[in-house]
Formats: sequence, structure tokens, C-alpha cells
Amino acid sequence: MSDRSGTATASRAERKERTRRALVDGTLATIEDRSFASVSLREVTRAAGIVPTAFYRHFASMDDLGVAVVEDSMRTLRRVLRDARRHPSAENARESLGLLVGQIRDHDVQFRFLLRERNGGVPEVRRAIATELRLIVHELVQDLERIPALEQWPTDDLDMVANLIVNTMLAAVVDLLDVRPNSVAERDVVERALAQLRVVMLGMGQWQPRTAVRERGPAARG
Amino acid sequence: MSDRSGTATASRAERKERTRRALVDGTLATIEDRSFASVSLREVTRAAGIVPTAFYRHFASMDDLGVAVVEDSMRTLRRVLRDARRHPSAENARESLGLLVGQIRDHDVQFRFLLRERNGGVPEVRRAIATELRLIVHELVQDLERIPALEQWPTDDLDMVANLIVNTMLAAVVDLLDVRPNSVAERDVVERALAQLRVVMLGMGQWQPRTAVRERGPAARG
DNA sequence: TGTACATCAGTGAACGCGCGTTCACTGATGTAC
DNA sequence: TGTACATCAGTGAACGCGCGTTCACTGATGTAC
Repeated sequence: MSDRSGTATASRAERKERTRRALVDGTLATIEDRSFASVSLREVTRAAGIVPTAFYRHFASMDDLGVAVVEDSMRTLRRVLRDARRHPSAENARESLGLLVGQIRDHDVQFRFLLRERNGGVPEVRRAIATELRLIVHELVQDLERIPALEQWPTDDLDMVANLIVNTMLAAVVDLLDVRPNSVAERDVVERALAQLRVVMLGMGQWQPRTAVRERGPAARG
Repeated sequence: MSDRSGTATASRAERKERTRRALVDGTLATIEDRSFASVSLREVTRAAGIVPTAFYRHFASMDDLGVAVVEDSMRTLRRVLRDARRHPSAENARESLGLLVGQIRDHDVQFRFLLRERNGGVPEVRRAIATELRLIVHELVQDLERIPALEQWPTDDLDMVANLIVNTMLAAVVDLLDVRPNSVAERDVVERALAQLRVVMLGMGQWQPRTAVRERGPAARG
């Protein structure tokens, strides 16, 4: 009873960081189905359990907070993608996509935020998300470069298909978040995404890269 | 000089309709790069040149206005798509996509609104857009059904690829609106979209429809 | 065609409310000696 | 280890502002006779 799990004990810096987290998490909690632009400073401080004026100890403006939420959510997204990358996903695409769905469900609020604000809202926030998404496409390009069947492809073409794949996945995630977990509808969304990715990969097998290359094998599957 | 182009003369109904239009157009003009949720009733009435209280002669709430803007913008989108459909687009995909780009530029504000609010904002508005997009996918399915090479495909598969194609187009339009008209960047966006659609169509050529069919010809191109 | 009345788009004053931001403050934590 | 001072996250009162909505109104347009 001498220590209430760190609430009383804690350095000033730790306490500050905790409040900052509360503001970020409070923002995510507040935006269940609204846009960030419609959330007020006073709302997020209420959610974080501090007085409105204390907000300025952490962020200069709501735009600033928005960018911080993007960074937080993107950290989650990167972690999810890194984990997915490590799994032997080439074996069973359906199963590894299932794991991904679970991850998305776990971080539901973050993904909702990113997908909503991607086109939606404050310019600052939109720019931050666009930058991160470009990075993700870039990482996929690097993965594709390592696939033997694609080694002859120029980077432009790899970028083009990476963009197509990422867009298809994002569209699937959007649909996923509109559907109950473990429902039939969810399974349909996943199956459709799988079929779409398969169509794309079949197309890649037939594609003639810009610098025409003779005698190529089929593209990677799954 | 006896008639200032209909401003003075006009039936009560005509004047009312004109103000309604001014509210819808004023909303679109106001949302250059903001979300609909962040626009106030007073702002749109200011843009429309009426007093705030007159708003209620036309709409019961801002949500109502939002749905009206969706309907207006969707009417434009449908017209653009209908025109595109009539052109002999199978001949030269690049050229017909060029025409489409011109159309999108002409109705810039409407498309910006639809793409931003699609995931972004007020539930009412989002639902209205989702319904219309589903309709567009459905129309594309009907188009695909008429292509001989696809006549053996089950509707599920057609729906799957129609969804993929529409998503790919939408992503391209989003990029397009972030880029200067007639710029190099614009051409890159168009070329990439074309390449992506080609990959999808090549993939369709290799696809085995759910009800496995033997000896199929290649899918339609461009 | 003229008159009397109904309709109704738009007006303007007023309201209470939540907002972002300022300011001087408090009191616990951190630091120098 | 103890003292004196600095730092700084969080407080609470106060502000002026734009907001959505109410209400009674005005005066032009429309309709019935």
C-alpha cells in the first residue's frame, strides 16, 4: 500500500510523459467516429483528466497534438508490419492475413484514426500520414526487389505494383473496420482482399517490365 | 436593363432553389482543404449571402446539408462516368483516361469533397457516399458481365475485380487532386494508374473463376 | 383587371454555451551547496 | 544529510468570440374571388 503502482512515486519527467500519453490516448478515444478537426482542446484535456490550460505544457496547438497522434499510431502500424514481415507468410497467405486482422483489431482506434485523417482533415496531419505511407510503399519495394522472379524489374515498375498492393490492403482495412470482428462479413472482406492480391500477383507474372526482358519465370505468390 | 439576368424576376420557387444551390456551392467553396465537420452553419450562410436563421428554410441541420452536397457531387460523378462509358474507350485507354482527368479537374471541388468525406466525417455523409460507391461498383460489374471473355465468371469474382478496379481508380484520383494540372507529376499519376489497371487485367486473364472453367481465352484489355 | 388575404424566404435581436487563450498562482520535485 | 532556491506540471479565474437556435417580424410573391 506504500506505492499505488507508480502514481504517487515517479519522477517529474515520468509524470509528464504519462500526461502526454493520456492526451494522445484521450484523443484517440474521443475520435470513435468523428474527425480530428471536430475535436476541441477542452475535450481532449477532459479525456486526459487535466485542466484545459495544462494542455500547453505538452503541445503548442491542436495541430501539434494531431501530428503526435499520427506518430504514435504510425509506430504501432510499423510494429504490426514488422511482425508480419518476420512470419513465414509466403507459406500460407490466408493464415498470415488472419494474424494481421487480429493485430488491426487490437489497435482498432489507431487504424481508424490513420485511415480517417489520411484524406480527411488538418493539412499538418495529412502530410504526416502521407509521408509515412510513402515510406511503407518504399519498404515493400525493397522486399519485392529481393524476390528472384522480380530482380529484372526496374524500380519504377516495382513502385507501381507496391503502390497497387498497399492501396488494395488499405481499402481492405477500411472495410474491415466497418464490420464486426469474427463475423461472416469480416471473412468476406478478408477473402476478397486475398483474391484481389492474387489477381495482382497473376498480373505481375504476365507483366513485361519497362526494360523488356525475355524468358521470365512467374512472379511470387502469397 | 429591365432585367438583371433573372435576379429580380423569378418565381418564389426559383429564388428558393437558387438560394439552396448557393448553400451547396458555398459549402463546397468553403471546404477547400478542411473537413465538412469543421464548417459551421454560419459560415455556409455567409458564403451563400443569407442570414444564419434563413438556413432552416432549406435544411433541418448541417447533416442534412452534407447529404445534399453528397447528392449534388454524386450527380456530377455519375454524369462524368456515364460520358466516359459512352466513349470508345476500349480503343485507347490512355486518351480516354486523359478525358476523365479533364472532367475531374472541371469538378475539382466536388471530387475533393467526396474523397475527403468518404472515410472522414459525419456518419450520415459517410453512409450516403458508401451507398453511391457500391452502386458504381455494381454498374462496373454489369459492364464486365457483357465482356465475352468474362461471361463464365461468377458474380462474386466480377464483384471482386470491380472493387479492385474502382479502388485503384479512386486512389489515382486522390493523388491527382494533390498535383498541379498538366504537370509532370500529373502525367506520372496517370501513367501509374494505367500500368496498375494493366496489371489487374493481365491478372484477370490468368484468373481461374471460382467455378473452375477449362480453356478460357485472355481477359479484355484496356 | 382589382382587391383582400395567405404564404413564406429572408431578417435581426437575443439567448446561453463551449471554445481557445491569458494570466498569476501553487506546491511538489529537482538541484546546488 | 540538511537547507535554500529553481524549476515547472498543473490550477482556476477570467476574457472575448463565434457558435446553433428561438422568436417575432417584414414585405414580396402567390392565390381566390
